[in-house]
Amino acid sequence: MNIGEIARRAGVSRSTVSYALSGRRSVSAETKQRIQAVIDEIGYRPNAAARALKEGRTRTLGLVIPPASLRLTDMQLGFVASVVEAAAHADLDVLLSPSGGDHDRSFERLISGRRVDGIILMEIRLEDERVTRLQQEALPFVTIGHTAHPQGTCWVDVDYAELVARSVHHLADLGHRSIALLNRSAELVAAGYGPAHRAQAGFAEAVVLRGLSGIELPCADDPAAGEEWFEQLRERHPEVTAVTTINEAALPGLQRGIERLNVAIPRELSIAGVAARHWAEGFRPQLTAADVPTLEMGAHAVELLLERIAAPTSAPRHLLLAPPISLRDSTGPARTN
Amino acid sequence: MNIGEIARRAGVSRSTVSYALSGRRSVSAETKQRIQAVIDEIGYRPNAAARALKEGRTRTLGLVIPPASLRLTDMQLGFVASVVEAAAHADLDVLLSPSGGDHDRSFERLISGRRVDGIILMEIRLEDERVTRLQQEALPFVTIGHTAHPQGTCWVDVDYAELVARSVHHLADLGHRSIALLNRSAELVAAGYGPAHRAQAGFAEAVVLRGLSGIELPCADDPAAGEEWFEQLRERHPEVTAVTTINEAALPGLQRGIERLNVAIPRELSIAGVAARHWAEGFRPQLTAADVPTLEMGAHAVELLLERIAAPTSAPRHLLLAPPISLRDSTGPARTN
DNA sequence: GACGAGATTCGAATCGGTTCGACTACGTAG
DNA sequence: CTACGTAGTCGAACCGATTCGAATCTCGTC
Repeated sequence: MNIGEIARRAGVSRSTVSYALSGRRSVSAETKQRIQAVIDEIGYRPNAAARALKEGRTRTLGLVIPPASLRLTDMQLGFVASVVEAAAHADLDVLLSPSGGDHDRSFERLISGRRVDGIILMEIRLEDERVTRLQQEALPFVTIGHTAHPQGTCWVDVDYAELVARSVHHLADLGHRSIALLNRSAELVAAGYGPAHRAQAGFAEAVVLRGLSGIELPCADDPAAGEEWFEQLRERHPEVTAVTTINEAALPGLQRGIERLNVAIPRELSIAGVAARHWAEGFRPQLTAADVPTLEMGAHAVELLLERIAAPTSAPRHLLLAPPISLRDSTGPARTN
Repeated sequence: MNIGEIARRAGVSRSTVSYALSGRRSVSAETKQRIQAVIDEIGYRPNAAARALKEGRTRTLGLVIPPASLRLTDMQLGFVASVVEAAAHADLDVLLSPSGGDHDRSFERLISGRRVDGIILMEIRLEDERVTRLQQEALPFVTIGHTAHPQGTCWVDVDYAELVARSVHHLADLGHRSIALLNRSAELVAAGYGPAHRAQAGFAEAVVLRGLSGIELPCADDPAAGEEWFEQLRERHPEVTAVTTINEAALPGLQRGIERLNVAIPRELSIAGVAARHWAEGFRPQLTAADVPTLEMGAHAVELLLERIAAPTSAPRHLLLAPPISLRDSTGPARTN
């Protein structure tokens, strides 16, 4: 079942088999055919480890995901799926590594054991020591999300600041004067999670620019928290006529809260946000939102990584995506008290 | 950065370094310490490909997931996460392979390139050619779910037939005489998807046993379909006083339908089911359901696979899990018209 | 004082591929 | 007719680890 066996059965040397397969040197049509026949018969495929050892590359990408204990969000899942698919399309395999703790054996194995040709990092923090680690190891990598100082790194991200700002402008255009931001959890904000911070910043800036009154309230990433968040909002800030959200996981709870308190959307309250299309369309009424293109992002990340692997010293590229806001049914003119 | 370099700097031979690391032969304390110092200084870790080549094992498991294009359900995601975590715990890496379509280059690479020591297969069909393929390749594997003829294979599964039957009995005990089964999608049933078939079978048997009137209606795996399903149920089968479901993804839609038609749970209608705890507790009122232990299942699958790798010829074991039904707030006595 | 056991170390072979240099045969240009 | 380029093939070296056999040295024992 190894290349020597193929060579023996085809009556040629091992190198000839190798050349017949790779095409790096010419092999006579007759010989090539004989070799192919033997291969088809036995169902031979070159041993990946041996090839990796000699070639110095593994044809494998590493994907660093948040640890399983934390529930992955729908969006994160979308990334994983799209990265795996894009990699498969380029005939590459994907090695998963849960990480997020500090000194991950799995993460270390991946990089210093040379198990992968490059790495895609998810869930980047504003300050992230894994990025530093990868830079010193000189292993090509791309991050989904970016650090506070992303110069010199490759990354793909959603421009949360811009998207939240746009949704604020959209709401302001509709006459809303008092808007609430349903942000991600307080823990994430405290841990320096980029999207939460940038949403905050974009919100604050747009609110000031339009002379609005804006309040920002974090909310844990789950339905129950979303429901509670909404109750508190209605109780403490009855003047708010519009909500903008980046917290997908809280949406079902928000929905429940709305129904329980019998608030009419968008007549009494408008809602805009940033969410995967899947979530936006699942909301009732359908959510006016910037649709996060998770599938494309994974594909872009793989594309950037392949570039980087091919030319490790090239100028690092990045992509900051700001998909347009899809107008659906959850936003309308502000109620005129 | 290879073992030769370590040996040179420590002034010993390469084999001594290897023995110092593996402990398979004794090495003097002094030498061991010197070698360790060099290793710590350079941050050396053995090259995974070289080790795999020589040892004949890769310390990697393959996880075959449904293709990314199909959205993974929350439960499937739970498996992936738990498998990765359990593998990491055993110092193993996990290679992902999307499969299920026909053009599975990725799947073939995995098995005939000897990239993994064993494979975990998700989303098994009653007749599944991948199982056959793995058997002929003599590669250890464990399936999550089982085929129609699971003799001789290792698997972990949820006993849908039993769980659905139990929920029917529970509802019958509460006086319900007319029960509907909210099954998975018609496509899955047609494609020979085990859980859907077994739920059907368990339902039918229990209904007959208790002399009930039971109707089984498939439903696509998404919220919108769940909502529509509920409307049709109320319209066409107003006599139904209880629903049992195995379709997690339809739950949010079911919830919306219930609220829209203003049906009181459990006063007017009882609902029981099989669902991850996360979903059951997210339902309003909280769902009486058998909690599918996704995290444990992944761990069990890895455990079985490791056994199988260690002793490929041992008698294949399997686990059929039937977690107890957690009584929550969605079931109550049948309404007495 | 020789001998066997065990500790410690080294050199060489091996895993299964890829690739370089060399060799043969055959045309073709000069 | 000679020189040379090229297609086709082979043998050997190499990638970076593990592991076997053998060599050396140190003791304790008879």
